[in-house]
Amino acid sequence: MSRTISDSTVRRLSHYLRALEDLEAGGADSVSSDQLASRGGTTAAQVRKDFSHFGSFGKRGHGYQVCALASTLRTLLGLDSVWRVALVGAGRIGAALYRYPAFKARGYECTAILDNDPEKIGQRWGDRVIQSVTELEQVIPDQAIDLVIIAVPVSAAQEIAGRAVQAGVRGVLNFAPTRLRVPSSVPVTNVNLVIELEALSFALTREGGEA
Amino acid sequence: MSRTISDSTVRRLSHYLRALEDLEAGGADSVSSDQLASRGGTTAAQVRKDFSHFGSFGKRGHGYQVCALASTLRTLLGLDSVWRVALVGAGRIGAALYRYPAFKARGYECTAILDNDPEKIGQRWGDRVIQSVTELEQVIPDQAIDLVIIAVPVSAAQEIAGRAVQAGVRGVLNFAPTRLRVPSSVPVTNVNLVIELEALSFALTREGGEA
DNA sequence: TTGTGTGAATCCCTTCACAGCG
DNA sequence: CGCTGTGAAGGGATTCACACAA
Repeated sequence: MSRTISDSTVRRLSHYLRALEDLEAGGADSVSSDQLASRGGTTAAQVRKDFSHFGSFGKRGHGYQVCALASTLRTLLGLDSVWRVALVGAGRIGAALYRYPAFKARGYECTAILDNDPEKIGQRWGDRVIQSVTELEQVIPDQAIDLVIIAVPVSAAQEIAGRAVQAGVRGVLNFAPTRLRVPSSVPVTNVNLVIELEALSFALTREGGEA
Repeated sequence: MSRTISDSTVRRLSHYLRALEDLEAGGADSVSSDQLASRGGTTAAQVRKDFSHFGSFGKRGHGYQVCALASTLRTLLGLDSVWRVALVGAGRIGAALYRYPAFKARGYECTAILDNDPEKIGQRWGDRVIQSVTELEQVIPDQAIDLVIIAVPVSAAQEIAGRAVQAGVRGVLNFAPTRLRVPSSVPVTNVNLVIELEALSFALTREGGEA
């Protein structure tokens, strides 16, 4: 039970869970670290090491019980509980996220949508009404919001993050291409679409130059 | 001039570039590794080490010329050239990406949109018409597409990736939550929204359990 | 004096190799 | 046997510390 788990380990756990759910759907009963590795794009040793941080879940000579391991991973990843989410920013990215079916399936429930555009406030998305972002401080405690998704322009992102944390939010998923300053006790995950594309063009540029 | 540059280094270069562009807009002339570090969320030593992989761009005692360094980074990241992009999947995520202003600003030009939904084919997004995904093999060579953005469901993603690579695409930005199998010469960048959220709920679950 | 560029030291993650259990 | 769990080894990436140039 080590204290610190690296980010890459957590990401791999997510991959393993997805692979296990596929196997479950396919009716598989048990699975070896080798099989999980090939599905998850890693090595058998890595799979076993990843699990070893949390306990021992396999049977020597027989691998892992698909169903039990999936359940264990869901617990580790915090997918047993329902996470209450507020979406700030009802633009195109916000819209795409709000309807993303995988979110609800994994236990993330978006119970509030906020924006600062008077044209959008009052609009209806499904059965939910877009509220003014000025209500952030009421919404977060009232609805017991755990996570906030920031899908606003860079110029507004830091202010929203600060206010959300102040109001009691426990984690932030940030789509604005900027680094947010929040207390270290509040985890922030950044999704920066520009950086992902730049990583690609960097790779292509180099490969061309070195070939 | 080392051969292999790590992914994290590339990501940091993107951050530095963004910081430099801010400084440029603010009229700053030169900048120290210290200043860049605090804006980029890293350390001064890291900044200097990152640059040292590519050459030496600073003046001892005076830091870096903002404008010249920004230009150098743009070249390194391949932002001098225009990258031609095809978007496959005209759902909500595709729509959000297509209108994402930062893409065009960075030299990524989306010249084709493809989908398999008969209702969508023929629709107009701005001045562009959605084409059938069956035309993928014509579009990629005809329009000299460099990159393809995959924004389709998991069930279709691998097939699209394979066909796109076969047709001559050089890089893939994948939004489907699955690991694509492509030749190792074709760089793939994955954006997996579910994993990002799961990383958050993992962090929150642990912190609660250990506090 | 200031702040870069860089070998050396350190830390962390991955891989190896095998003991041990079913 | 087969395959897990894990200490030890190996490799990369970050950090340190300082010589050196402006």
